[in-house]
This record gives sequence, C-alpha cells and structure tokens, in this order.
Amino acid sequence: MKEDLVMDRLRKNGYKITPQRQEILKAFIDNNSGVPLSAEEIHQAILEKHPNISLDTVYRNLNVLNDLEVLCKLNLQDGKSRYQLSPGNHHHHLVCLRCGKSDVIDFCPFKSLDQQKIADEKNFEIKRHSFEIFGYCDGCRDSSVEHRQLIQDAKSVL
Amino acid sequence: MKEDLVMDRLRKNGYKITPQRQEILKAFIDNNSGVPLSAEEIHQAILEKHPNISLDTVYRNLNVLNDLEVLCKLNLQDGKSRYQLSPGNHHHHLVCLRCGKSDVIDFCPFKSLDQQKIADEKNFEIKRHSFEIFGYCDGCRDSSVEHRQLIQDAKSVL
DNA sequence: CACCTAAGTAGTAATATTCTTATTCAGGAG
DNA sequence: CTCCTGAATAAGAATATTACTACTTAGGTG
Repeated sequence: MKEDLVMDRLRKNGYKITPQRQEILKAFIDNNSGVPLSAEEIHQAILEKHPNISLDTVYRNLNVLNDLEVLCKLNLQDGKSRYQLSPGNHHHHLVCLRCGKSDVIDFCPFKSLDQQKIADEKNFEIKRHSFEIFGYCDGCRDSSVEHRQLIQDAKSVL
Repeated sequence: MKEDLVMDRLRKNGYKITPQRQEILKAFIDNNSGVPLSAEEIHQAILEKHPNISLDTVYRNLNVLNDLEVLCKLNLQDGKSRYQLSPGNHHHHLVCLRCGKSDVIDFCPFKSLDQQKIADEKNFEIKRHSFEIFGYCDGCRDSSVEHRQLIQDAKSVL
C-alpha cells in the first residue's frame, strides 16, 4: 500500500497523522529484506534520525496499523511479533521456521468451512479467525535446524 | 487424558516424572470451570500446597506438555496464554472473546487444502499450522463488549 | 491565524514469558 | 541399596509487550 493511502485510511478512521507514524511507515517501505520487522528493529531504525521516539509509541502504532489492516502481525514462533505491509486483501501466510521469511497465500479456510453450520450448531457468532502455516521455505529445506535454535546458536557466539 | 497415560507419555519421550509435573497436571484435572488456565493461575493453585514451586517451572512444563500434545495452548487475545487438556486427536478451537471459554471443533483446514499444491507451487515443506476462530459463544452473544475491555473494567474496580 | 480538545507521545512502571546458572533429584546401572 | 549422570528445579536476570500518567500536539473551529 502506498504511503498516501495509508494516511487517508488513518484520517478516515479518526487517527491523526503524526511524524512518528510517518517514520514507522517509512521503515516498512524501506525494508526490502523480505523478512518482517520486529518492533525493536523499527525502533532502532527510527532512533537514528529521531532520538526521542519511544518504543511504546512504536508498539502502540504497530497495533493501530494492524487494526487498520495496513500491516499484518505475524508470529514466527521466535518469541516476538513481526510485522509487514499487508497486501490489502484478506489472506494468510506461509512462514519459514528457519529464515523467518513469510509468503502470502490466498487460500482461506473459511471459504471451505460452513460458517453457518458452526454458527447454528454451537450457537457461536464468528468475529475473526487466524490461520498460519509453518515450515521450511525453498531456500531452507535442506536444514533441519529450526529458527529458534539458530537464534540461540547466534546468541551463544556473541 | 488420564493421569497415568500422561505419565507414560512423559516417560516414553525421555522426560522424568517430577512432583511438580504431577501437581501441574492435577491442576488441570481439578479445573472444571470450562475456562482454560493461565500459567499464573496454575502457579497460585499449586503454591498453597507446595510453597516453593517457581513460576518458571510452571511455564517450562506447560511447554513440555504442550509439545507432547497433552495440553493445548490457546491465545484468547487477552495478553496471556491459556492452557487446557487436549482431547488427544488433532483439532482446533472456537474461542469466546468475552468469557474466554473455548470449544473444540474437528474441522481442520488442511483436509480441504491441497497441501501438495502448496508444497509444489511454493516449494515449501509444511511442518505445522494454526487455526483458531474467535467470536462470541452462546451465553455471551448479547454483549458487544469484548473480553479485553471487560478485563480492563474489572481492573479499574479493584 | 490563534484557540481548543481529543488524541498521541515520552517516560516509567507493570506484566507475561524466557533465559542463565548453580544446585538438586529421578531413575537407570552396578 | 548406592552411585552416577543428565534432566529438572529455584531464584533471579533478561526480554517482549502493555499500561499508566502527565505533558504535548494535530487539526478542526471561529
């Protein structure tokens, strides 16, 4: 999503355009690594130019942008949340347990699940859902070592 | 799952039977509230009889029991993880955003998703997946207030 | 353009979870 | 039954995230 569209979406939902929000968005636009960003990474990137931005502000705005579906929040099972620009339409993810890269899939279980049946049988009002697939991506299939383990190894070297 | 079966599963996977593990399991067997338990709740319950058990031990063993599929870990979107005894077979959950009760559903998106197609198209090796449905259960459909908000309200009263 | 107010921010404290390290213990081998 | 070793534990530190509070500011109104 383009920067202007995001600003429009903020405005239309009653959110203000602050320099902090613009910087956070820019961090995502500048990220071309393919790996979703963590709150701490975004915070560090912005600190270089704006030494006063607080980590709390980063977290708060990541949640705002996630609620507005500008970003999607991913759990790569490494103990922290990571975020990436949302493609806009409803989707789910293939997440690599080794390198952390995430790929979008259009398949949604709700297209094949009879929502009405669940609503009737269980008398349950569906509001939202989550669906993520974890495994090894193209480049990482060789290794049997998982992301969590690799991170631990990396830490022990420092 | 019965207590003896859990102990067998621990033993067969090289885990030891410790008093702490037995107490944690008992906390789940004793829980008939229908609401999954948080780590802190389990810790408090055990502290009455065993004042020395550490919260870390509770967390560590919840993860062990989750890995062995004795328990399932649920995210009720209220900022903490909750756990309940697993029915044994593969399943997913309907989670109520208001009261926190969780109901098991047998539907699994992978039965209708062509795994081979994803594996081929994306060259992705699938290891595991998550699928949860959030909404309002039978008893909570009236209210439009969400769990998170109710928890905040409750806190402000204290 | 100055004013006003709800929304946003920084800083700090609180909470949830995991890690580290030294000590203890379960349970197999002798 | 005793010894031994890897696994488990307690205690406390570290990390990830959210909440609280007083101050600041975006952006609408006159």
